[in-house]
Amino acid sequence: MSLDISEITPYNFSVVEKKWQRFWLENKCFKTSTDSSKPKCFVLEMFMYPSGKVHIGHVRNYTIGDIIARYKIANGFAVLHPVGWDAFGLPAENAALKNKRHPREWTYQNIQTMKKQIEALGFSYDWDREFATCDEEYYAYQQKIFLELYKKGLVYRKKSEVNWDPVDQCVLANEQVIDGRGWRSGAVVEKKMLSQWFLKITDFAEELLSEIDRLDGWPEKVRIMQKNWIGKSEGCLIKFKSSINEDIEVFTTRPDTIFGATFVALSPGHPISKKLAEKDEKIKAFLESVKSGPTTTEAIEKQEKLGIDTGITVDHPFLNKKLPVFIANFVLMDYGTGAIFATPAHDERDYDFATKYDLPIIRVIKGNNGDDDSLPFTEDGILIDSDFLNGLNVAEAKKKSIDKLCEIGIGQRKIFFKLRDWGVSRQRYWGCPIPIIHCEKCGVVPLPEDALPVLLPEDVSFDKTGNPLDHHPTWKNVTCPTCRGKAHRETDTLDTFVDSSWYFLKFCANDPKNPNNLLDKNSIAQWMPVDQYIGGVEHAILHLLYARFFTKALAECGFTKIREPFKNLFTQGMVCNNTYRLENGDWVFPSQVQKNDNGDYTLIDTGEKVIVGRSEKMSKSKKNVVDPDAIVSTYGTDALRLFVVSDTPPERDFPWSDEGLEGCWRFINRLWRLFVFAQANGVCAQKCSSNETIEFEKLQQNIQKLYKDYHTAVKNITEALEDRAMNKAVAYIRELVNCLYMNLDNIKENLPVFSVIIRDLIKMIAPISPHICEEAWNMLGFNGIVSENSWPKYDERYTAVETINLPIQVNGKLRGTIDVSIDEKEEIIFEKALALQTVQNAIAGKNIRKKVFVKGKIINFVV
RNA sequence: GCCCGUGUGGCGGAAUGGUAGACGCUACAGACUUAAAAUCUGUUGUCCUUUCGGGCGUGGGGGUUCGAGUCCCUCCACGGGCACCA
Repeated sequence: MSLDISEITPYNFSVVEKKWQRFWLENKCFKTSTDSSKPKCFVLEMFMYPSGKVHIGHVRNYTIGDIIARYKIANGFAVLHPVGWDAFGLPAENAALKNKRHPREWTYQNIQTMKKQIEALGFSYDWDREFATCDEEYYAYQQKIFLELYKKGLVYRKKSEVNWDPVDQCVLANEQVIDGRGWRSGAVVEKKMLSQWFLKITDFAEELLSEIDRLDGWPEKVRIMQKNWIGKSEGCLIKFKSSINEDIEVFTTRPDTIFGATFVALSPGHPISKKLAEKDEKIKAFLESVKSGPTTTEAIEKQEKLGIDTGITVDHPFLNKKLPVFIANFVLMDYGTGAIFATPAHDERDYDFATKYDLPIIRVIKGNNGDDDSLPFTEDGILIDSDFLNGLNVAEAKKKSIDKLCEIGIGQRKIFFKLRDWGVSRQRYWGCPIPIIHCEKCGVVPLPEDALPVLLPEDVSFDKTGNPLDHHPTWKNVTCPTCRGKAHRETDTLDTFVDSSWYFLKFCANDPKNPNNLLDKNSIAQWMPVDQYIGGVEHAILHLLYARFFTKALAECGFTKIREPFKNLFTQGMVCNNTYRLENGDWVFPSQVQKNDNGDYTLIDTGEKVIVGRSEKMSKSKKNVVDPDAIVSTYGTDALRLFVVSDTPPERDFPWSDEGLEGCWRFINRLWRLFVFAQANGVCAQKCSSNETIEFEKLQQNIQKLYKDYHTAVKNITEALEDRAMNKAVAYIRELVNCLYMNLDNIKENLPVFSVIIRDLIKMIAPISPHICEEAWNMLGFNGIVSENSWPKYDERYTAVETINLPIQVNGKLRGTIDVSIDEKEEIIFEKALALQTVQNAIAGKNIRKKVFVKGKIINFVV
């Protein structure tokens, strides 16, 4: 051997990676292909918030996307793979406050920093399409869209109780309130009445729900979450005649249980409740006591059911009987009508309440399977003691009862959704200004197109709390575009979820620098929908639902024709790491901890005892983060990219391990040694004119096997990547590399075979670890760059199995194997199988009752 | 409480109803080296056995099947989502 493989100098990743990153960038290798003969593929990772630094979760997310994009390019697709920044939002203002820096400056500087980091990871982005949502062109266009939505009646303003974050001085969407606390500040959220802008997402509730069934490229989990969030319930409204001169209307999905109704309950917020409170001190006191009730989810859950009898009664619609009316804390005002009728026998909440206040419980449904007499009974069954409903099942009874209620004029079929309209007003500076004027005379006036855009003022102060736009000295003072009278601007800005609801459409623009045509119909028709969207499951509801809605709303306004933005969705798991803390509870960095021989963990510096926590999502506060920059400079991007998709399926949480990363670094070097060794022994482009020239029959047996293993590897790797199972693809790549190492002694006599295999090996690793592949491709004299090359094909002649190591079982237990040709006759196989000593031992003295033979799979003797 | 997901060696994980543990990490051994590192090559579920072999093994229990990690029933544990939505 001319070169000892162990003598090859380590791979110089830092030089190689920089070289090819520069090459790709300078030659615009990943500029979006406009070749219309190719099928299109839009690969999109959820864009980044420019918080300041790229973290390892980003690396995994974008690596998965990049592998898909590069794989699709190799498979002949015209790939759109853009990158951008979700750049508006609160942290920029917080930073402004803290560091006395302008949000714009802070944001763009972060983008610059993070862009450098992203570039160092070697992703195949079309940088020409990069933009940030805080770019003037982008939010200016968003204002145009807002006004179109306004014209269409999809925007309205109403006074509403909002979630007020007293720390951030900001309105929060329902979804931004977690356990009664602001999602960012963690402060207990208060209620406040404010005039707010809303988008009519509820107009699309039915479509948003029904289309979910067709999103079969989405994880089932996300689809269910969205369905639950939209929360459709079908039922009916029923008007009860009451002892006061006002009917009480309730909503129910269980009209079938009407004969079991024993009381009616109003929400504390119900108008009748409020009216009663004016005259009745006890009721007033009750409402007060309920109001100051707990706000956290946990507390609500455990909250006792409380109520007060109003003295009012209502008439049962079918029975000559009066039902008492209560005010009850468990009845929500903002769902249905804020009033219910209660059937304690068949509803848990009603049951709890009835038991507590000693109200009658009347069973009207008998269980299907016999004598289950426990209450409350909420399953399907047969109606009893219910007049015209007797003998029906629940579904039939629902229908018939509604028919009857409608017939006698007190009922009405009705569908309610949990989904609420989307409040988009934010009392904040760093967001898209809402293009509306408030005129003393004309009221709300949308800005005419020629008055757009409304740009954010530069000179703002963040000294005071609240909205800087509101206390800017001049910005909001304008004349009314209609009457020229005194007016002021809307000072609210849009929720940043609006920005992220159409950015994927802007990415489509084939003329990305044209500020007038951000939503280019032709480009959108060409690229949408997104073929593969990749992001965290934390956006399963909010972002994805808003983006779906927005897409539909834009279609209604004639901007586009598509109604669903994301054909396939992939949600990657979080990157987790071990956590360590001291006995006083302080978190410590994993790098500060050492494991001692006795199995204890201690602080390296002080020897202090350390408690090992469980593996949790990496976060700064728990100090279990790793720094991508440090890893890239120690091991290189290729090793990091390989590691984040190795071992663990991408949809699952990824357990970080330094040893695993080092293993990937070793593998990168193992590859490098293979390439260098191969080149030194004559492997090169010229030796592999094409696969077909290889005369398989003339190869030595072990090289035939290698050649077949290679074809099988191509098949396996391709199928794994089609399934987005990068972990499996990596395993098969490693197997192929191991096969090559086994046969290195024969390299010189088999240069065409080795050249072909190594060429395709490079192609197949390239989507995952592109830099080393580009270098090897170049080194071995192949044309062009591997990133623009085609994906290898396998030949079924060589993946077909001819001989097999057939397992032989006796009574389902493995007793041995025999090597036979796949087409060997059954009798001969049985003969050989029976000849095995282990089989003989197992069947000794017993009768063979049955012989099972599955071709190519198994032999089983039943004795 | 309801809905969804997951459970396989010391660890991450493979496995169209057909040889469980591919591939990797860890650990151990051999080769190379004055030595170490690196590298290359092995071994590495567990128990019994000197070997040959064999017993037990995919959260627990049951079932279907010639054959179950895989299908069915049931229970348990962990993770996630929703949560008084009538």
